[in-house]
Amino acid sequence: MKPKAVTIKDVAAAANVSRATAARALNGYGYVGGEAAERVRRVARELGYRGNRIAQALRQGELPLVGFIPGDILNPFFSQIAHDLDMALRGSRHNLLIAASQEDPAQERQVIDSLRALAVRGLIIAPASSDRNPQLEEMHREGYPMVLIDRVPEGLDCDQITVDNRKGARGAVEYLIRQGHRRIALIHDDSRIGTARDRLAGYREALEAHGLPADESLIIESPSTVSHAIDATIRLFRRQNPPTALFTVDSLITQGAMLAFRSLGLSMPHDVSLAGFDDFDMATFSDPQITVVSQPIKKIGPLAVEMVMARIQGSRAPARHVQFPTQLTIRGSVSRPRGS
Amino acid sequence: MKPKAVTIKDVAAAANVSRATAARALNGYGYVGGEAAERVRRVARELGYRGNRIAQALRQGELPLVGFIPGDILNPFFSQIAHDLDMALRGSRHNLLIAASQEDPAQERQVIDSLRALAVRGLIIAPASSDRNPQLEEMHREGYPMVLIDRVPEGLDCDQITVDNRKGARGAVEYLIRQGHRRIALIHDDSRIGTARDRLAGYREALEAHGLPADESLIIESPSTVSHAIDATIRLFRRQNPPTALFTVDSLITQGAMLAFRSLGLSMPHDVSLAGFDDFDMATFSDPQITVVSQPIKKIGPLAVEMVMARIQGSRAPARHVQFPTQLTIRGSVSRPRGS
DNA sequence: CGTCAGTCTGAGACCGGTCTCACATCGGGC
DNA sequence: GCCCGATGTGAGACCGGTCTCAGACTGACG
Repeated sequence: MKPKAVTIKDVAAAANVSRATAARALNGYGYVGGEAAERVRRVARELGYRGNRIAQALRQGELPLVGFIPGDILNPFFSQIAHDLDMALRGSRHNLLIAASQEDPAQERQVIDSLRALAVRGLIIAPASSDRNPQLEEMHREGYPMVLIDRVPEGLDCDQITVDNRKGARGAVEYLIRQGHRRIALIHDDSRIGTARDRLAGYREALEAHGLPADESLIIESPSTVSHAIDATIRLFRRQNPPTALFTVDSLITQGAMLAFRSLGLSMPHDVSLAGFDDFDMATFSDPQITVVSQPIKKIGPLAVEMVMARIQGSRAPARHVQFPTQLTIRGSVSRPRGS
Repeated sequence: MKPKAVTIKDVAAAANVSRATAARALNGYGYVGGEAAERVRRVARELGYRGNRIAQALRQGELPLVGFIPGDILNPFFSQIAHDLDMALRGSRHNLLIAASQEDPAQERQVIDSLRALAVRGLIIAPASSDRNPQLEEMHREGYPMVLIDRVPEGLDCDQITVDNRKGARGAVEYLIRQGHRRIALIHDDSRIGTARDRLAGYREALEAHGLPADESLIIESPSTVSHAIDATIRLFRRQNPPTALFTVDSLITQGAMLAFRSLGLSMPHDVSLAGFDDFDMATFSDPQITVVSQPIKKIGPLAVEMVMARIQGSRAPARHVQFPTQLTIRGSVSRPRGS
């Protein structure tokens, strides 16, 4: 019931010095006699003294904690980032507190409050919504260390790491066009999240740049889950005069499309071509492997830590906006359309 | 630079009461005059008072934090559990601190120390090794709230949640035997981790129970990565007289085997049958889908939280050992061997 | 030998809360 | 009118550290 932790007072008493001296010996600052210091350290070891970061934090202001608020850790994108953050923070002797927003702005608000009450030194957030966010705006105004990743709410000029979604999508769609496709469908989710929006914009740009009519009936909205994507794909390809290629805006939708093609008996890339945004493991396990727009995901975590630590250390530099380019990873799921 | 947080002293002064009264009003304990309480609450709201959990924690002992030490968050098994822990802890108003051990006992030790220094109230650990672990043993002796998941070091009798690896593996191998297979290979990793060991034991048991000779040349050791597993599988099936079926002890190895079969031109289940331990997304995306031994993974997180919270609340009940049964999920990757 | 800088040390304030205790006030019952 | 319990309040201890300050001691230098 009582782990009765060893306090510095115990150590000091056992070593026959004052708390102040014990603290000096243990933390190595100020003047301490060599012999006394030695004695204190030995006693501390014997007693199994293990400092109390809470007390330290109270005095010094904050705990060596950084919070991470992903949409959902289950998403491999975020678990990769969580992993990288964990690793990178260890280098700065900080720990990582993770609390998912479940892509729900209300929950996000609450989670942010609860992390701030813990006096977390900084926050790395993937905002659940791209609407204006007064809470984040105020934190930014206060100079609270925070870094936005993946998505950015409107009107918030703080450190951020994003990816060029528009250009990435445009590149993929142009690639399809260059392969000869003219009827290219798109499945996207209507989330509040800006990334999907930008990817849709890139799609439209590509069509326009090549003088192709944007056939709105080829643009389908579907929740970002595998099963919804299956339904959407099936509806799309059961029509008469179906598209010859499909672009999907995230990996879950891409997976849904793959399954739908299989159940429709359409084989890639012979009957239909597929390109998706976001690389994912399965994309290389399927046959054929899937052509995707990939993000430099492994760079995001380390960079986010670097940014947030700089703020924690007091940097007042203007907000950094890093936008990574994407890369089109060409695999086997795209070919020229039949009969062209 | 200075967020100059509002303290209870500020609130008390502004409301013209003592700190004690302010605290009583804000936390609703003891006697407080209705009018005074009202005033304090209003002032607190106006000033944007936001308690300081660190100070509270110092007085009361601990922060509302629970630590989770997985082998590696990138592993979908652990990210599922992390997600479930996060959700479940929210119900108990606790936050989740995640620090991976990278499956390295030294790192694990260090991570445990650093979490304990943060006065985390309890720990949920997937130990990196099944060797005796003096550190965990001592914590257990002290009555520190902790729950072991997935793996258990020798000689540590504390709350734990595992899966019946032996029986699960045995069931899968017996299923292969019942389908008529006689030459069944196994690929496992030699990790310090007990789970792989138990699965190997289950394999041997199954063979023995059916009077099949254990051909040691069919038991291959390979690090648990996709690429090593590919090599191991290729070596195994390039022999003359190759096995007719393969059992793999974890999902990474299973994936390696799938890829190896593809590159060897062996088609499942016609040329070779495959069963693996652990379900994983790709198992249902491949063609054919893979027969696996699946764990009730979604039950682990919530149960772990229930257990650790019970300890945190002071339960001195004897250690609970929960062992979930596994389930053989039969899909399309197994058939009768050719020519039988 | 006095002085002074350089060492070492302990007392005690402080961080921001919680909580115990003693005191003041009030109304009701006798 | 007095006594008593119930209420409301503030002073101050306390949690476990950190850190400032002043005092004691040392040795070297003039």
